[in-house]
Amino acid sequence: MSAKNASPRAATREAGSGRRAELLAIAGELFASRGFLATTVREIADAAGILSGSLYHHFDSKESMVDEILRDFLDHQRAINDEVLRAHPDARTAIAELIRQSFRAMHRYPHAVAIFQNESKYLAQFDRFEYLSRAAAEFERTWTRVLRDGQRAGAFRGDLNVKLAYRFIRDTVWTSVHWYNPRGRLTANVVAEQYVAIFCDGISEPDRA
Amino acid sequence: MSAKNASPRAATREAGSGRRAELLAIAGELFASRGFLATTVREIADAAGILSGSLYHHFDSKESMVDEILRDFLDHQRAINDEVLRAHPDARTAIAELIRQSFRAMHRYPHAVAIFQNESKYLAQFDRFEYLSRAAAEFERTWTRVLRDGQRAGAFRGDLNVKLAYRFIRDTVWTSVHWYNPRGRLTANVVAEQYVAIFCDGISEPDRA
DNA sequence: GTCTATAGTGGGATAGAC
DNA sequence: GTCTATCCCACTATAGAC
Repeated sequence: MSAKNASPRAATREAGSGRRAELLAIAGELFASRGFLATTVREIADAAGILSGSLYHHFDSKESMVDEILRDFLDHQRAINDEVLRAHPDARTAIAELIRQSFRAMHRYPHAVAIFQNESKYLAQFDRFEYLSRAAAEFERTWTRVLRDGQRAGAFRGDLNVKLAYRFIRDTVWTSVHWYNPRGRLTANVVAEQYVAIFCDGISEPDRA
Repeated sequence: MSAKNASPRAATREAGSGRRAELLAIAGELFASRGFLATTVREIADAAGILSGSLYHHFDSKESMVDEILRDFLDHQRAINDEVLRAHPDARTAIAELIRQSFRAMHRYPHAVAIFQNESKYLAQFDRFEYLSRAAAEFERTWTRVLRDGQRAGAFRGDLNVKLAYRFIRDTVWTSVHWYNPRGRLTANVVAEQYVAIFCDGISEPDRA
């Protein structure tokens, strides 16, 4: 249990440095843009400037690559969510902050978020990816708890179907990874603020009634 | 050009009857639930109770199957959208009706809608599926036109970013195909009404300010 | 319209040299 | 840590009998 025995994987998680992390970044981009099944190990190797066989010095399999990419993202996001709940007892600001942090995640883990969206259903059929369903369920518990708290406190409409509202927000926020460009003119903060505004007050002109 | 020469495909489009349509329904369900690439022609044949070679008596290729499934849905939805615009000059009711009709589409073409969502990006790389991008662009024009009209007429907030609002609505509505169950307790109409309410007036308690 | 049989291709993964 | 060479398998698609 000395420092010497720290696995290469743990080291990668901390610093994101080294060849292993480079290869994961390359693989992640391909998995996200072309899909996990459509991406071949030969393509990953080509993009890295090596031959496909050499990849197996670093990873057991193609599945191991996507596994590590997803775990890194999910570990991070779980921690962030817990922190938001601790720091924001008020439901309305908590929801707004969860949305902002979701866009920050797309900024930091754009490929992992896309892979999580696109491939969870396929991957979840394998035992080693059971944790994907568990993570999704945990996210749902976090968001719906905040929505229900806000409803009790009178911040959100009493006639709201909480589960439906959760799906509504989740689908809108997380799906934007398909078009959201972290390097584009719309910053994560701008999009997040617009989305918070629509969620809370709708698209109608307030003077209307 | 006599009736005798009507292609089997044209006939299928009209009535949805015959062996060809049965096979397409089976393939569509598999493509939607497991993904296009993850579904093998052998699985389709198994589900149909025949051998994989026999499928090629009906279809050129796996791609031809998904092509026909998608075209049927897109042709239908295009016609519906045009009709909504003609029947509803008022922007607010037009948006509400577009949303309702989207849920009806998920009711009628659940598999085609899912395939369109999940596989467009992959399929669009092939020339024969160029029409998928064109259809997506046409949907965008339809929805943003209504949003802009509503903004000019004072129904929607002037500070709304129309393109962002469109993506917001599109992502929310069409992504719900992943969890929406046409035979479940939530009917298309109930979900559509809740969504229209959130879009227009938000989740906040109105008495608040 | 379906079956038998199989061609042809490209995929993930491995063993051992360097 | 990468390369050479290659195995083995599953897949799409085809040809021709029934």
